[in-house]
Amino acid sequence: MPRRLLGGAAPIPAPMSTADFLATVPLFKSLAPAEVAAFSQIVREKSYPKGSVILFEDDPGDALFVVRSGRVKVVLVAEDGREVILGILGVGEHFGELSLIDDQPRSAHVVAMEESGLIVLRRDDFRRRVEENPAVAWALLLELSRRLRRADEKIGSLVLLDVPGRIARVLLDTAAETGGDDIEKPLTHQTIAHVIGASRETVSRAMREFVESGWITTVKRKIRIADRAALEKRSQQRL
Amino acid sequence: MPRRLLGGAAPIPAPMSTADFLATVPLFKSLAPAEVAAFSQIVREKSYPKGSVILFEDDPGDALFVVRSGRVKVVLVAEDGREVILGILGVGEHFGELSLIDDQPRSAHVVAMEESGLIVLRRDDFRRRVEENPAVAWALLLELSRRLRRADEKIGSLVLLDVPGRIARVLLDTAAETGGDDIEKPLTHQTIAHVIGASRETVSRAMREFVESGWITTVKRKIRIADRAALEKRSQQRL
DNA sequence: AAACGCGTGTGACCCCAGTCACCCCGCGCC
DNA sequence: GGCGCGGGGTGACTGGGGTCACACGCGTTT
Repeated sequence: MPRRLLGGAAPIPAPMSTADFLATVPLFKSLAPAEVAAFSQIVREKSYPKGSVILFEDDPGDALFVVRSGRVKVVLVAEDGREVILGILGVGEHFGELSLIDDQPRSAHVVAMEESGLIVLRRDDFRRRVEENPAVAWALLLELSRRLRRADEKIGSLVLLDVPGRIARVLLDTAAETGGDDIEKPLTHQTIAHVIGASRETVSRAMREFVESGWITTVKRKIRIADRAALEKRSQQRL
Repeated sequence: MPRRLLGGAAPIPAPMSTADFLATVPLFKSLAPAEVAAFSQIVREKSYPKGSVILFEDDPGDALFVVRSGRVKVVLVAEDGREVILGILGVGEHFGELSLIDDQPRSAHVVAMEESGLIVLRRDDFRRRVEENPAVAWALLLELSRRLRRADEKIGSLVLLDVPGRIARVLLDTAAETGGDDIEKPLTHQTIAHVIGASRETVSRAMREFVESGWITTVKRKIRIADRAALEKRSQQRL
């Protein structure tokens, strides 16, 4: 019997063809099935072990990546090693499109947080796709808009919120992505710290407070939101 | 003889028709002259006095704005009045496109920093324009990409840089926009503070240091970069 | 079991930068 | 003239949160 990697009640999704998978990602879901099929012939698939760097800042970028399995983080790294996590991308999300659009070098590193499978789409194919199919361009515009809003919110919370407030916000956002009150994937204090621009210790202390106040519960590294209203209030304290 | 509003050596641009002006903004410069002309018939023009709010966060957005004269700031405001400036937009730049793309409410306030003239483009016209002309969609993608990169950089500097480092960076960026070593438009300490998420006093102290070190000079509220290399070094101290 | 690695808990210390309180200056206006 | 107002300068105090140093629990590897 195969080992359950993640444990818990999450159903293991049935294996899916590349074409079927691509049809589910927002960027391509407006395409006709035939187009997606043709498309899936062109792409390559690659697997990256946990911790491996998928792309480096300043690299010239000539590919777009779609996460097929696993999870990756987009990070900025300072000379002294400190890092900021700009985003965490899960299954169905994509990265690397900026370089394909504006021909500028990559603006950050992308690192696999777990063993991850990626679908790789080269620049020429991508551009052709966009030119021939305005719906793809529109989907891209939607996605970039979403990210820009998120980025601006993040700037706001960095400036206007204290560390506990920023944590509350990240917890709510992360739970919102998965729909319920649970945060499915493990989220370590260190990771949260990198996301909100704080130290691991400070996150630790704040999280203990949250647990003691009954706002969240943690079982085996899984965080569950227990008092959404309280967290929401905390995350607006100064915003 | 007309009063020189800005003083200094800047030549006053000759008055320009709306169509000619639109043809110079990146968003539309790929359009054929006839298209631009047709376009300029549809738009409205509005003037906003200094300090007036052009649009409010959470408003449903149904228009795109192009700055024809003056300068506006995009701001997030906390309940207690503290504010963060997400961006400052000058002549030829535009805002409000996000809501037109994703139908979400506006994500920030926009306030006129000076008496400003804006060209207003309503949603339907804009959408039609984008659908009929892929070049406009592509120009939009380019613009959003640029902003996303900027936003990510800003997040990085908020987390990784101290206040003087962030100031150095803003000064360099602002000067870069205008090409030379000068920052044309007046930039008050308070404004810089809002841009980098710091207090006016701290900015004041840091700027004095910069002047004393010979890195910048200030004459009558105009800042000039004197030692670009030093500022660059300072702005990377921790990035 | 011992030896790791990794994630976490917690105390001690300290510094950057926010806040408060005042100051000055130059400018436009009643 | 006097006054308000926006911009800037500076000192004193304070505190949030970073850094350092250790300790603990738990699962995996040898």
